[in-house]
Amino acid sequence: MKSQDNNHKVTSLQDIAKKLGVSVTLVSLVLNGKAKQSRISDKIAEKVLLMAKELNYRPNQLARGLRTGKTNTIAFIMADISNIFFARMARVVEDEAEKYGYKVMFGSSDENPVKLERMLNMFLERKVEGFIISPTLGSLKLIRQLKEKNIPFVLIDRFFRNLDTNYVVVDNFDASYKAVSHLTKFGYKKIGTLSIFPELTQMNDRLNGYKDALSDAGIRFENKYVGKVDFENFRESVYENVRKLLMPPYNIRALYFQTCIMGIVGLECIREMKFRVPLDVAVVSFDDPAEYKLFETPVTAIKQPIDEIGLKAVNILVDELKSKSSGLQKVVLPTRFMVRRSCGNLRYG
Amino acid sequence: MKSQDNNHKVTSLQDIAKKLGVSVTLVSLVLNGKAKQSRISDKIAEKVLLMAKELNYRPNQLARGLRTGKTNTIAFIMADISNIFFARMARVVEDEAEKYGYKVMFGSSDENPVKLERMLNMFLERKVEGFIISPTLGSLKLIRQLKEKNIPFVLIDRFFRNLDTNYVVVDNFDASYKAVSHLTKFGYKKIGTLSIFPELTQMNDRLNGYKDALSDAGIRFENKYVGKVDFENFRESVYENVRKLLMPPYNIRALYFQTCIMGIVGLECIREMKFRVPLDVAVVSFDDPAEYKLFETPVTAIKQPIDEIGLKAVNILVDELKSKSSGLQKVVLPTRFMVRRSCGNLRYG
DNA sequence: ATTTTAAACTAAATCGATTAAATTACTCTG
DNA sequence: CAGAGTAATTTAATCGATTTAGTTTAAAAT
Repeated sequence: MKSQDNNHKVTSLQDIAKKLGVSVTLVSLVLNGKAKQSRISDKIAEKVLLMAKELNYRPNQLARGLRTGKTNTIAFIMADISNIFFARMARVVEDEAEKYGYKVMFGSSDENPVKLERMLNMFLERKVEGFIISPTLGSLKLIRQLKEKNIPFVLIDRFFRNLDTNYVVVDNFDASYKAVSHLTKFGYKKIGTLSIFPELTQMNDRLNGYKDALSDAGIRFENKYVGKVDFENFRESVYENVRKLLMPPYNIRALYFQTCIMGIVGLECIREMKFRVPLDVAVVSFDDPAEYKLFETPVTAIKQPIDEIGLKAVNILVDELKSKSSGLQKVVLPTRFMVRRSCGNLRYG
Repeated sequence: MKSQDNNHKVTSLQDIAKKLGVSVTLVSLVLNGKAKQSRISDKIAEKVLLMAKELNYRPNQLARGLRTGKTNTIAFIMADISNIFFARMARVVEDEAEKYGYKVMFGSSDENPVKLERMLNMFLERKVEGFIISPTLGSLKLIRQLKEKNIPFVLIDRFFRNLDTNYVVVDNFDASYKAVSHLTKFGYKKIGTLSIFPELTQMNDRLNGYKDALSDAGIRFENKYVGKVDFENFRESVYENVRKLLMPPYNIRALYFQTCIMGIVGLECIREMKFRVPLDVAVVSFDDPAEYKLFETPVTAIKQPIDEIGLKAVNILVDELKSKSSGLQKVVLPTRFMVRRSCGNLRYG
């Protein structure tokens, strides 16, 4: 005998109503806790509750959402969920949103505005109520439209200077300035850096922090010391740039990685080149993944408050969804500079 | 003037129908590409398409799902999306599912069957069509129920020996056996290991692989050399176990970490204890995170085919959803043993 | 001229909830 | 005892799609 589709039909309000010989309305009211205010007799209310349990009733959220216009769902669109920074944040967002009764749907845009648009639309079709977004390059128009449609959203990690929105970011300029100043205080004069997507606000801020730190240390900025990494061809590009900076004619002996994904690959390259950290190259990096503590020479790094970013983003969004919001919220969180040993052991004033 | 709610009402089929003076049915048929088979005149069909584009029509997927019973959505419940293993797999699953037109919803169970049940129910209320699940300890009953309800699902990472289901796992026994044999071939007689959740099938297999490798090398298994890590108190527990094994009276000089999350913390502990790898301790580990390549002494490790697991899981699930499936599929994928330098440089037979 | 047939389109039911408004059956009040 | 008031419940509309079963009109066949 083959497996007939034991179609264990899912229980609906109707099923309960029929079994008890009452109306669907009554059942709905009871199960939504409105028995008292609708003056439904305790006897019947109890029966309904019992039957619902017995039949293992679970509301169909599609139907409910269609009727009420509320899905209790938000979407989190990030660059790439397999990136540890976002993965960690995804987890925080998931947990925090749950506290307020929201389910989160995730999506990866791959820094591609076309994908981002597809995702936005797909999520809108599914009636999510709000978004947390790390906007890609070239997505200004999309985000502006979202705003015009009055759809609640919070930007994270990046934002647009010329668009008034909620956002939660870190103080990239400040962090970058401190990191590079750390190197200048060690006496390094030639400081190279690896950059990627310099058009993104946060990456631009990081570059400016680098420039200002140099300038304040009386060092002339040299464009050729800025390695521009190609996202499409990531790994090779990092290798190429690190090699170029460390080898003649540049012979750079201090490197600032503007993201950890570049840093991790870059350090691999440094290792392969048989350069020692910090003896042959001093290194600082934006972001502070678990890796950095484990290196032979633990890496001095800028730690972003990932959890706080996630928490804050959810809080702002939920405020707006429950219309407790009092205008747009712009949050700039501080970073922590984790001094380890990758720049040497010198102590400075 | 304050922001009045410019309620940019979303376009529905009705809106299009009214504008054109035709029926909703007709609009629906055209937009679903059934114009030809429903003998709708080209002229009107074209008008509909145009108007839909003009009004930027997007189908309400709640309504569609309610009516058709299809949501084109699957759920992926893992232990923890901030764990790099699952984060990476989440990404693969997201991309692969999209190829078949499915959207994925993610959830973290924290190895907690109560949470897992809540999630299952929540996803079922939202009418996901199938699941990919890494089942927690104590979830046999839940999974059995899922099976009885004829809801399509694929287990990953772990499965139940006494429950017939789809699954995609790796050959844990074999991988473990090879890793430990690697150590015995280096001449180590006392080999410690860190274990966690030994009741989970895959962890049990790893333990058995360890035992058999010892036995085949003529080494007696000592239960006291198996450190049992406590999940609740993770970090401290790893430290405590590593210390116990490396210090007198055990003085163990070879360690096998049964997961990378233990390995990473364990190596941190080893570093703090000023033990050198592999001079003072040889190390092998299950899992192969990016970290391991970057260590001062790159770690010899068992690399799981994360992408393949994700791909295969999606394929099996989609097969079943499109009812192309021919019975349950049980897939055991091979691992790759990445020999690096954490056991020393000796070359053996 | 009448019946068939085909083409082009529509009415209405349905999915499973929520909710405003209505109904029924009492009990009270003056 | 008519009319008001209230408690307990139901009717029916609605959300936005899909889909079955028609309907209408005109052309083709008899």
